[in-house]
Amino acid sequence: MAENATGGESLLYLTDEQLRKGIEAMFFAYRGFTADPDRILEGMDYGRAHHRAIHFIHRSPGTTVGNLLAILGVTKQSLNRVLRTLFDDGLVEARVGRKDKRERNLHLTEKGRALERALSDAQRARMRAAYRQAGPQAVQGFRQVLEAMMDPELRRQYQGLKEGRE
Amino acid sequence: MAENATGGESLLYLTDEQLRKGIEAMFFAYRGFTADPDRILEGMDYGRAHHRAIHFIHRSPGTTVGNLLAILGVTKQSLNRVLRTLFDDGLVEARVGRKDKRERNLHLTEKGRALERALSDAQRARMRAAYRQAGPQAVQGFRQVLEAMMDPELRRQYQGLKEGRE
DNA sequence: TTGGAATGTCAACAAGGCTGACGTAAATTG
DNA sequence: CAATTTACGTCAGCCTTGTTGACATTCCAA
Repeated sequence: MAENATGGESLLYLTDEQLRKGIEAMFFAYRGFTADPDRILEGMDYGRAHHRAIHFIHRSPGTTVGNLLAILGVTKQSLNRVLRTLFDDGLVEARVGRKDKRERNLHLTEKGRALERALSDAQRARMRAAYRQAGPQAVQGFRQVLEAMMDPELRRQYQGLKEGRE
Repeated sequence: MAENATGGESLLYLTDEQLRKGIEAMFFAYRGFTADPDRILEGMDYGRAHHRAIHFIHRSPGTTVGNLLAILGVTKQSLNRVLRTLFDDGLVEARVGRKDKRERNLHLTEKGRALERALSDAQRARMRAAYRQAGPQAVQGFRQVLEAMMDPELRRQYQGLKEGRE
């Protein structure tokens, strides 16, 4: 692999070794990424699945079950089990769709918002520390690489949400 | 939050909104990150847990069970279930430790290496495409942010491995 | 009015985590 | 040398969160 001089810009960052480091970085970082919410959830009757549901309902209030299914990429049976406990515990409420009455528009209750806040405060705190430490340039690169790593359909989901409410 | 002029360098990248985007980027990107190996594994009797074991055994040939436990962060019962199937299927072999006979040194067999190659080729291909698309600057930032996001102990694991065999 | 869409639900199952308890061989230490 | 600790394996049982398949309800739309 003698590609050191491919025009001027080094391609050393594309070696298998560098890629392997990137892979392991993703692995270890994701553990950190989920660690704080996991700690909060443990003990309560909830898990990561509940966190995800709560996050995206908070993110797009009034979203439908079908929407959530598309974003989370699980079966409706699986999601339903989670949603049911959230209804029962009064964290989420479902209002019958105004336009299409088959749909349920999902909203967090005050209690749900409280938990959401606790979870996302913890997760953001870690993210903020990492961002601050790495600096704005690095953050931009971080986002670029992650975006390029997504499946095209997921990227659309992400970008659809991305400009949500700035 | 009127912090636009905090000395000159903008802190806009630390807003809750930007952090939320980073969080969702991690979520969606991780799905992409695991998608290709998952596809290969499905159908075989293996899952993501087997992939992780295979990856780190390949990464550090001769590593011990205890080492693997520390890196993967699971219980020995859980790891053992996975290792047992890998032994039985002849993908991994355990040699009694030369120095300390209580330890088992884990190695991939030829068959194990073949699967490892298939899995990591797929994962690296996606990583390579993302890296190439984002460029070396972005990759550097990507790695910086991920590293800052890890738990300190995990970061040590990562860095310990990082310079492994350059 | 009829087909398809959006949703809920029951049942059964699998992967992959977990805890607790126990066993065995080998190293270490008093 | 005896006692303890370490490294590992294993049995049993539990939980979360994913899956498939089947079926019911409600309601929109052609």
